[in-house]
Amino acid sequence: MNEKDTAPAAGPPHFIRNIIREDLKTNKYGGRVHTRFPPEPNGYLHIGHAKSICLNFGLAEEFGGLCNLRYDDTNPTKEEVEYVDAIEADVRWLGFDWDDRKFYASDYFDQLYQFAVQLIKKGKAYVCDLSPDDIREYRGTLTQPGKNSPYRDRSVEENLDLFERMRAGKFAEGSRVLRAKIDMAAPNLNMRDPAIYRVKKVHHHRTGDKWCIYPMYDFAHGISDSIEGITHSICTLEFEDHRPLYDWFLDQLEIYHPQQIEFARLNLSYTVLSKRKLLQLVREGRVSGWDDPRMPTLAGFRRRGYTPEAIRTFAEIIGVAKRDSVVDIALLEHCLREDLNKRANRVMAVLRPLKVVIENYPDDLVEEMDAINNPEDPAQGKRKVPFSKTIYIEKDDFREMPPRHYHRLAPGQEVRLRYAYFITCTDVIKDKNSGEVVELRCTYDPASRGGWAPDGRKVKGTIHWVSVKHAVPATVRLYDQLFSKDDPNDEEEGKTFLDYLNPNSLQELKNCQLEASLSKAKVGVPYQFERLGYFCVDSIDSKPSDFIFNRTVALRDTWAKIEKKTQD
RNA sequence: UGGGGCGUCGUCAAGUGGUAAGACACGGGAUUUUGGUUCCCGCAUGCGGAGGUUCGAAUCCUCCCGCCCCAGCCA
Repeated sequence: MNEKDTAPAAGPPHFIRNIIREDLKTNKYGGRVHTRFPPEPNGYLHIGHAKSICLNFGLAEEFGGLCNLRYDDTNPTKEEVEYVDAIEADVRWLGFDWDDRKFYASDYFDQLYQFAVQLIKKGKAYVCDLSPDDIREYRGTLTQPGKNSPYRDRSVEENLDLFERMRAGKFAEGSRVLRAKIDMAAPNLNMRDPAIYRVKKVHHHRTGDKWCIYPMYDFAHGISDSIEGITHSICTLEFEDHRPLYDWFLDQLEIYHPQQIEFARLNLSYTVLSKRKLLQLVREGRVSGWDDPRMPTLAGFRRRGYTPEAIRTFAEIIGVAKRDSVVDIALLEHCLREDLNKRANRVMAVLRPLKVVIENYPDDLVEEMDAINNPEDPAQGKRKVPFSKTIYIEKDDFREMPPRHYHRLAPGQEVRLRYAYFITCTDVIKDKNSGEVVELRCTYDPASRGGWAPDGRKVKGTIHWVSVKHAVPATVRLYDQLFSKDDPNDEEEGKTFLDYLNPNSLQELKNCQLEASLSKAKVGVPYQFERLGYFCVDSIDSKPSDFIFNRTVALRDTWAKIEKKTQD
């Protein structure tokens, strides 16, 4: 028995793990496990890709195998280097490494060309002069068989000559394609003489102007897998119909044959995960860019403050199966909170400040209160938080007319200021014109320092605060779902997904006041603003003179839920 | 109406003939100087439906129903 057999299962069983275990048992690939993650560099990676990345790299890791990064760059009209760079940064950020195994389908253009020649020589491919419209016409329909192209029976010599001239740029785009000669009556449309090379007189981001013909996905992908010695070629469900073609090319060419396995792509509630739609959001300026914190892209999640660990946990927990499904975004948020709860240090910040003057507190006294950095991690120690006569509290932590079960501040009510004192509200000052509460007058109990009453009396609520003269001002961006409909892909009559954009997905609060220690806040470090949520410094817009924080995710708010329920 | 897939709790998802895991969500309770965290408890006599085989069926058979994908010289 070797190590692989005794190693504990890294995760719950799913059909692909089962297939690999079985293949290992029967020694199908000599004990190898070799996968690949094959993005097309035509957009940024999103959470759906993360599922695939975690699957492919994760499986390789789990079974002591390898996973290649391979760009499927066979269509230069859509692909750009910007995307190549972004993809690498994202995969690395997730914590995976391809070592020296970064490949491009374009690395294989010469070999691919030779394989096409081989197919022609075998009488299994031909150059077709039909126009795109005619090809569609000849293909038939779902229920009717297609008919053979009049060019289907050209001689091998003529095909070789024509294909060579295609490569040499002698023909216009759309005038000729190389097609596989399979079966125009096949019930699977993919087998009705699919195109394998087309003329595109465009510059390729890697091969420059060397080529003016480019291979199609179906031809390039399987051969690339074969060249790289891939064992399990994992892709999404829509390629299931392409598997016979994948197999056909490899069988005809008589080369090493990996197995293609399909799984259901990820769908997330309240979001869209199609490159086309995400690109549209970016191009039309509906969001600030691919890395807008509301985007489901890895770049967006990263900027928002998500951790790679949370995303990897999520990818594991959602499972892998073949049925279409929509995962509740709440599950992703759960994985996030679970991770952040362990690693984020606590800090106090007031988002919507309400000034409170503690009338019986000495005018110029400043006390340093002891605060615990992270109750989940004692190693993080303690810090000092300055306290003084005038502080800010959260507007929402005061109600002139407190509803039932409201534990916070109200006229005549006593609450605890976290790590500080018990205070009682004695007076409410309002704006003469608007009637809005602008300031509170309170008294404190000097005996309750640190938040403990020597007489043992209890106080219902504990609220956070920031000393006015020590406060660090900041802008805080609160995010909500980009779409207000649970399935924005379900476009009703006459509407598009854009009609479901949530107008309140971004709320910017300008006058926030942070605890003094936050003046040293760094990009990339998660903070929990106590009682509010997890926040991080915005990596793009924040400046020392103008602090900008993003709310990564709010804390669970049981009170909000109760209050909402009693209102309904 | 051709072909390929898929239907197990509100949402994901195990289960592969021996009598429905787990997670999220939801509801209840305990602890708590975050209405956070943590901890208990509850949550499918039922596996798309109807028949059948069997001592026994989510698992096998038959028929039916529903959903997704495919007619790019996209991937």
